Amino acid sequence: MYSNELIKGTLRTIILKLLSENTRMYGYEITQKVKELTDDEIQLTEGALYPMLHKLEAEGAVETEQVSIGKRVRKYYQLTEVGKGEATEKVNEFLRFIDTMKDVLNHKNSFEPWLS
Amino acid sequence: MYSNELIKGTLRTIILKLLSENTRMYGYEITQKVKELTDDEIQLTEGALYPMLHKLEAEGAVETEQVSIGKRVRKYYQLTEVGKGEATEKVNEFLRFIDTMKDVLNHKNSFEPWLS
DNA sequence: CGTTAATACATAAGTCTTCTATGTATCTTT
DNA sequence: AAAGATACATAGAAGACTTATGTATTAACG
Repeated sequence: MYSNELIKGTLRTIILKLLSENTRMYGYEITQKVKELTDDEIQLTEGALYPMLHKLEAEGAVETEQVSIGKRVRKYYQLTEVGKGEATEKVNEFLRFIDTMKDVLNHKNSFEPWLS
Repeated sequence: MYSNELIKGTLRTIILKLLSENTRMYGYEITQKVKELTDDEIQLTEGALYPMLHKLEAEGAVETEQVSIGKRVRKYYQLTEVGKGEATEKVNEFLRFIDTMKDVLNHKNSFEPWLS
């Protein structure tokens, strides 16, 4: 697992990306898919996930559909057209961001032997 | 510029990395270096930077030295041995993290034509 | 058959990080 | 002379996430 602060700010991007690859997903399914894709290194907490899903719905990025599975109700989320646009945007922004960060983290600052 | 939430959680890593490449740096210099390295795409705010520098000092990751430049006092920061260790750790963790994120963001989920 | 683990949703309170705004002061450029 | 850059600092507010808690169903295990 990564330290928490690293994952911050990526939740929305992760959700939008997964929903853009699947016609519809429900909350718990998203947590499991992320666990699987990241080999248990990123585990979304429910306290973060559900509020974000509700927020995306309020913003009109996703639409929901409730499906009864036996006596349980499962809430499926799928992207709206707006959400699809945002998904592409967010993913591209993040990929650009990691390139920028690599410029910082891989950069060897000028070697200045005359200073030592 | 990137949306703010993306940059969150990277401040500590950025500072530690820059300090690991330079024997010493002062706050304002760090902001300028980051601007330069990222082609203005990441601009550290002072309200985040200075508290973080003070925190790193309190934790013993950096030591400070005040230098008078004319009538102005400039505060230089440099890594302690502890800080050097943390710098390496944090940078490696972040590089690993972006590989993990790529697994999520570049992943094509299984194509399931039988569902449509 | 009863308990534990997994599935599945949800929210409230608290924490931590960062942003915005503000303040002070010096130095440089126009 | 004024504006912009250099250089530090902190307080209050905002926002995202964590931890904790709650409810309920279903599956698995001993």
